[in-house]
Amino acid sequence: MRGGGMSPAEGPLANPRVRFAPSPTGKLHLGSARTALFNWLVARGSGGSLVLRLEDTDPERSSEEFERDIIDSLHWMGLEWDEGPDVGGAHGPYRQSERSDIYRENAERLLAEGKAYRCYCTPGELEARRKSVVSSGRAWRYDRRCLGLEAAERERLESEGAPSTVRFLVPEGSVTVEDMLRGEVVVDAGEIDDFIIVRSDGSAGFHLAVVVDDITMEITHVIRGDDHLTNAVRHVLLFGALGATAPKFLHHSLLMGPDGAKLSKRHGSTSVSDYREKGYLPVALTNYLALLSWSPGDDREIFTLGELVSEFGIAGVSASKAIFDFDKLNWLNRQHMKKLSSGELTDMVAPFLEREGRAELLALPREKLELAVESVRNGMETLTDAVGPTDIYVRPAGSIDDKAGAELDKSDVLDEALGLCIEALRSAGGSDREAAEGIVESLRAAAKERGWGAKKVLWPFRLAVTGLTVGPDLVYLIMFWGADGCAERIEATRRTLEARDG
RNA sequence: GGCGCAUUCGUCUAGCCAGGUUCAGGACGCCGCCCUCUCAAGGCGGUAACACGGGUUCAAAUCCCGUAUGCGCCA
Repeated sequence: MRGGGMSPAEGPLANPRVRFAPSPTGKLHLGSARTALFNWLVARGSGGSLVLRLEDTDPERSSEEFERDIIDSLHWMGLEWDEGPDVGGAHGPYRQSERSDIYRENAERLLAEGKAYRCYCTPGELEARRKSVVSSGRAWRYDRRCLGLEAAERERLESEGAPSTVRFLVPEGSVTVEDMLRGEVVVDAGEIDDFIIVRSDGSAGFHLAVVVDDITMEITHVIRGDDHLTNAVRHVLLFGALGATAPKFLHHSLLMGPDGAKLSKRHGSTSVSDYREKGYLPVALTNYLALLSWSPGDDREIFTLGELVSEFGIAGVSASKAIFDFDKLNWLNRQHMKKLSSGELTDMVAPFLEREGRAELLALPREKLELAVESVRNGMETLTDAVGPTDIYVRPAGSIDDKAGAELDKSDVLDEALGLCIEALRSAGGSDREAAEGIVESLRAAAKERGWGAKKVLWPFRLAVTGLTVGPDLVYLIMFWGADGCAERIEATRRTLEARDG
């Protein structure tokens, strides 16, 4: 591990309760997915619990559609939780929109104990005062004008129905955030102004809601993005004011785009569901997300979700930023696809064939379909990559594309070469691997006998059987169509050529 | 602007906490070679980094201080 948090207290966590708290204001973002993964790994790796909490206090931007996407995406990744809006639990409700009473009670308690106060300053007044302070070259912090309000003045404002917010009275002294990654982060409370904990419409502010939720949900470890590190200072203050012990924190680094800026839409696809649709394996995505900012300490890089659970540890987490590298994700996806059997791969590819309207392929007998998919697998980076290349198997016999036609014309021994191919195919027959390999070998031998390179025969073979210049290994072509089928296709190509020439 | 966090190859990182075994290891990418019926895959090899400046020490990527840069939060 690098950085300032060189030696924070380590050791296994004892039955931690952690939470993942997304706002359903968009599809599950890769950065959020990484946070969810970290929380899940910590919970599953130490016998703890994971709580899913939806921070849906912004009705304008929150939607059920996004809530659905978040839950579906998490499930797709293989993550589940012990408590949440969909599964219930003893600490609910798990939607912030359903918890306003709890926030109100806590705000009133802080008010009653003098740890918070009502503020009647309007946004316009605040802005004017802020401007004048800033223009005089000083740092603006709320000036506590309403803290010293006379009782009579307050009553007048109340009776006039003046809208008010509730501000937290930040105490003097220094505040310490215990971060498992960065060590102790100490900040002078004087740097923090009396932040708003209840908005003028009566709804809870972000800080109050988070802290009240974390207390009532008995969260022991808060694992979230670095962007909340300075917010944690406010949270520690609030935990104290509410008579609770602050949880341990872990603020992991943020996910950046290739240009170093926070990963966003302009870098391309940023939601988990986008990657799902592009044909990435969930295990590759979780593996990659874990690898950004985490290392097992040795050279291993390929991990299944289960392996991550047993290997993951806070000690292996890095504190510095992580740039999302699409190339490496692609590579990892390839590595995980390699581990799949033909059957498993075919099962995963099938939905994409369906989505792209490849009915003819899907109508193939299962073993043919598997063979088709197997034959193109090493050219695949994602599941969708099976779609185009497998079309070769439903091309009508005798059709020749321009490039293939030009290549056939280049051969000075075309007729003889194709004759050899047909002869070898007809005499050998069969369609299993052994037969197919035998045919290819015999053609190599035949070429050699004539003092030719193998290419003189095998290249026309490919061109004539498929009508294309690129495609799977010849052995697969023979296995798919069978030796006789290939012979027929070559004959069909010959007829096409004759018709064309004349 | 104030405060906070971060800083090892282009990218992700190992090494740093317990300074010497490292003119810094792995992976992706890129380049080359091999293999080869095509495209790939695969094998082999190569490219490339301790942000900068001080200090401590016999010795610093590793400890301390400062600067710079990036990012974040508050406004």
